[in-house]
Amino acid sequence: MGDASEQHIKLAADAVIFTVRDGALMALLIQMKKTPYTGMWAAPGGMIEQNETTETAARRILNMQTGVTDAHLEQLATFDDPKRDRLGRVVSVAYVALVSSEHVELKTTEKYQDVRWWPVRKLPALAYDHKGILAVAVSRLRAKLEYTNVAWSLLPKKFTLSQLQEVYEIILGRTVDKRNFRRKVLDLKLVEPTGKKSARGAHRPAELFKFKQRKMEYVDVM
Amino acid sequence: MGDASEQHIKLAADAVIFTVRDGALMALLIQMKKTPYTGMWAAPGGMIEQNETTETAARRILNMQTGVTDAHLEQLATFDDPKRDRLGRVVSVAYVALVSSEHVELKTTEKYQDVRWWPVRKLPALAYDHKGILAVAVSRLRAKLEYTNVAWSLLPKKFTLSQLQEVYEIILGRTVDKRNFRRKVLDLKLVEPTGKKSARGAHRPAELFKFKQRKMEYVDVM
DNA sequence: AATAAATCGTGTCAAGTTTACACTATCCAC
DNA sequence: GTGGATAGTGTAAACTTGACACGATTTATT
Repeated sequence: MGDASEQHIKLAADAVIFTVRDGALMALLIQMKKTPYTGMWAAPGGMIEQNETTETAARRILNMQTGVTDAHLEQLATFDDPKRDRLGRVVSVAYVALVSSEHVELKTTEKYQDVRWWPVRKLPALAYDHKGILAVAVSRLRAKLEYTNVAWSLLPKKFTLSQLQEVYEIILGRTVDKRNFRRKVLDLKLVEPTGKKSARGAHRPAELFKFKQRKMEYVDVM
Repeated sequence: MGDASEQHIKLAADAVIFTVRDGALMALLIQMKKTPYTGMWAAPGGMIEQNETTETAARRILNMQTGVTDAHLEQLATFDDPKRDRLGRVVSVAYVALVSSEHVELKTTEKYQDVRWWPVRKLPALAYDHKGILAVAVSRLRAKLEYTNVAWSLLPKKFTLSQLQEVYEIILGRTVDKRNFRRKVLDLKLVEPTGKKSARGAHRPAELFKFKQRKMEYVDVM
């Protein structure tokens, strides 16, 4: 691989940032200013800088939009249809980031008209091929929830088992039996009690748990 | 995504081509002529051509090396460490191809010193970051064998259940119970009998089966 | 102080799935 | 027709999954 006719390709990174909030799986989208996409929504992204990897660029974008620095971030896929950007050949390496909806402060910049969480079941019209990218990202997230422990990245450090169950129900799009769910999660030793209680609302307080591992592992959850 | 300081990035595709042969999982590697990698081995790859997608490039490379046109091919991941190629910034989108060892004719070209199947457990020294790419490819293949029907792509159209079992044993690196394996594969309705017999060697001939689907599906095989 | 409203936390049984395990059948070579 | 090689087949025990309901604890209301 070395010779090559001149290529006029630019390399970008896009970040599909997910959270769970208000009972729905949400993706962070920005509303664009630039023509020819003015007013359309898209996953945040940008060209990579000199000597920067796409992963570093994705982290930079994530941090710029949310202030989050330590989220779970993984490469999703690379999208390289020559016509995906009307302005020229831009190849995008897409990443998926999972953040806890607590502690996220959406940051609007000069660059965009608006920044918002959108429920993935009711997305607006998207620029580029981002509809496809989002679709791939959602199905990857669903799959990973079933066979890994990534759910920790969508929750605060301490959480109740009901909150964890809710994350699963929302993303998988089906209800889950409470007793079976708790048995599974506890038997797998994914989580451990912190000894503290939640105490929110006029009802019995729930025990707060934390994940033993805040690093992704392959585990047959569901 | 539109403005951007000048990037000097070239885009390449690499193909990790697997087959099962002589009782081992094998990867097709080429031996390089070009400095500074002369004599080293690598997965075949190349720069993408004008208006070509990386997937098309991967198919072109696969066909060039093996003559195969209809193999299972899927995107693996993108490798973009700025130092992965000593000669400049080359970002590579890696693909995994699975071929049946029958009907493959290795084609050596001017471009390379040699082309060979190498057992993945005894790889030679590899150029670039291809050691890492191969490692990711092998683990992806192992995972996919367990939860999809991709095994068809490693076998000829007609095969015996023992051959299918051998593919699983070789790739997963463990033995599998014959009766349980056959029950699983038949219950899942992955394969159906063709009515023909194999008749090779001094022993009872085996029934030949074919896959119902020669398209990847998610199925809990093992 | 009693009651209502809300969510937490817990066990069992049946059904289904997975694992372990061994012998007869069929073909070819001699 | 005997020996060597691989094909093909069933069952029982262990384990996992799925279905299912009610008392416990807290706060707000009266």
